[in-house]
Amino acid sequence: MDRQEVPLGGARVSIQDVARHAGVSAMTVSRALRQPEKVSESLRQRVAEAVDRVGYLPNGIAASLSSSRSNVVGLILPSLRNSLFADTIQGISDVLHRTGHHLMIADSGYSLAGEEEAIRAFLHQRVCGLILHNTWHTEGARRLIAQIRVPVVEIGDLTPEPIDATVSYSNFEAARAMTLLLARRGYRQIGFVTLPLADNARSVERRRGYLAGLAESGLDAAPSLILEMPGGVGSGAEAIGRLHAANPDIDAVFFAGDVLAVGAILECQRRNLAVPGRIAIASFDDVDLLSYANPPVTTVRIPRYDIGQRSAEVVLDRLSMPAPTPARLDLAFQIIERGST
Amino acid sequence: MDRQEVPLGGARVSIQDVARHAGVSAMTVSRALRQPEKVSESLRQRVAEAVDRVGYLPNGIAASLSSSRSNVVGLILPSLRNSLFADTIQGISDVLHRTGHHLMIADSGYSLAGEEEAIRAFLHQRVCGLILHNTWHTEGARRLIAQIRVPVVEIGDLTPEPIDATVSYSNFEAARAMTLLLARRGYRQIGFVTLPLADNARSVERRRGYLAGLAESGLDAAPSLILEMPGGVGSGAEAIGRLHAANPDIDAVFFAGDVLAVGAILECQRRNLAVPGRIAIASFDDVDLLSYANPPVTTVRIPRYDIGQRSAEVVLDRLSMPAPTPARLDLAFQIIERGST
DNA sequence: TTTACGCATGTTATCGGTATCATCAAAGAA
DNA sequence: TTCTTTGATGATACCGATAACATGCGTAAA
Repeated sequence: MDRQEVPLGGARVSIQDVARHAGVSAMTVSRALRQPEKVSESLRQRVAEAVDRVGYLPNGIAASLSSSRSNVVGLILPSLRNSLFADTIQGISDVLHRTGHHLMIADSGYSLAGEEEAIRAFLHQRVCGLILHNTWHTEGARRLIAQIRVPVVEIGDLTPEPIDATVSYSNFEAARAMTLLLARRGYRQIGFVTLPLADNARSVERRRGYLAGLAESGLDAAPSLILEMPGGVGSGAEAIGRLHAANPDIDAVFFAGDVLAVGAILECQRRNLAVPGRIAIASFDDVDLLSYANPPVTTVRIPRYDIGQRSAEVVLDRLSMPAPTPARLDLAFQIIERGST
Repeated sequence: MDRQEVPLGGARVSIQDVARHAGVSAMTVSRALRQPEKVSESLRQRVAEAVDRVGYLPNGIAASLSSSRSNVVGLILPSLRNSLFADTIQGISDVLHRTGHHLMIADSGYSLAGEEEAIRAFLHQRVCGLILHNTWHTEGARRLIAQIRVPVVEIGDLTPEPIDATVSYSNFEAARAMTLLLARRGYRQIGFVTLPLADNARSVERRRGYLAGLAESGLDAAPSLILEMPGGVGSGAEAIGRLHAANPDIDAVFFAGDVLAVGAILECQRRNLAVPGRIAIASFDDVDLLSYANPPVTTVRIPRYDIGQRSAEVVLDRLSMPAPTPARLDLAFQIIERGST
């Protein structure tokens, strides 16, 4: 759809107009606004008056072009719909706005190709930094990033070899720890429900962690214990049904994502399966709902807000002093034991 | 914190470089990329080759400045943390990216002053359109918007007099309809739990709708039946306790937002209050969780994704043909009756 | 054959700021 | 008093693209 767009509306007031009104040069206006200490008190005032008399709004686009400096950070998530990302977005936004930066958001639609497209679009807009949720990328995406030297922080998993930096937790360790916990508690048939694995390092790492935990505990990883499901409350409910049918003696299920576990708890209530008496339930991601469920659900708590904050900080830091060495910042997960196990 | 930022990294390749490599003028490169049909087949190819030989990424900032045209839309929400907005964001994003536009997001922190600040920041960045969740604004915000003539769509409530356009549903009518439904079902003491009212037109409209519904049903609006609570599952649980204590005969509660109702359901289970036998529960916002609760919860379904899509479309439409008349697009809500009433 | 017109391409100015260097006055040093 | 230094301000070029107009060529119309 080709749209004939109209030019940007108002803001017809340029720095020149302010300069004229204040009887100074444009350069002085620019200084008065950005480096007030370099301008005499009297001029600073004259400029300030002129600015709001004419209603001047600096043009950030022109400033960016002229200074080859942008103040927009791009964030790419698998999806915007998933509420899990909300905390992270807020963390990023809080840090960025504090320093006058802006946040652009795009989603990859859970596909690597989508991510590459989004990266290209952001680089086209000359973002000054990128925060990527993915840790897997297409060759093209890597090429693009290598070409434009801009800080990049990957936040979906504490990847061993980040492009530039990573701020996250280890999905592998988290899943492993939870599995070990279940095994230690005596559960012997521990089911595992994963979100889609395709193009998703996080899901794959969590499954790896689950398998490692089982192996270390001397337990069997029967294929029938593992289920791949889409996200959502409904999936959790369905998963319980399927796992139970395929493994009559199953005594625990570890839901590796989303609100699956909530659906599972509700389904167990419906089926009159005592939790944890008949079957234990554990979750990933501490949706606050989990602590209010009956029983409250044991889960991995992920420092989502912190990840947002710290990743934005890392971007800003790298803007001021480009670091040659990849950085890995491990914001540890935490296991919250509650009644469901 | 004053940071000494470094200039934008790579992209050292300008349109001039491409032009040189292709042996044409910069203008021809520009045309070949934006209006291929105006350039001869042979040159188009030469340019295309040069582009990827030198790894050219057009500079959108320069393009914007030069053409006085931006392709970034700004979205301001009360909070980014609230998962309710996720669907709307996705709707907006889907439409914008389809046409090569970008999305910038900021939050007002539930304050009108915060909104004004965010608006100013966006106008500074020369967004080509604004989508505001609020329908109340500071004087300053209105002045800013009036000055920069840019499409503005308000989406939080179907406000009677939008600044420019509104795409939403009527919070008043929705709350009224739900209240009437409860009254028709025979409930006589209908409690109402609202989110904070300060600076929040939506909350105020919903309460107004509730009161209107009660009045039309000939019911009493005892102050003890109305509770103002922060959002969150815990609040819903607490609200049940307090309403029940203050009104022993209360037979229904209408939760006007968020996941409050889920908390309420869980609390009723805990207290052994039969739903809806002893007390009916109704909600606003169709979190998918509500349909999986025991019992599933009656609620107002809001077309959140549609609101996102349509509002973005309205922005784009107004960019191509500035409409002088305010537009109101009513995307109707829907009442979903389930077991909880 | 001549005039005109259309199409493909190039030239120049411009968008609205900022970097850089030049300028100049006042203050301090010799 | 004269030279140097320092701080405040201005002039100019430039960031990287696009708008608007100019050019030159080929073909159709007169």
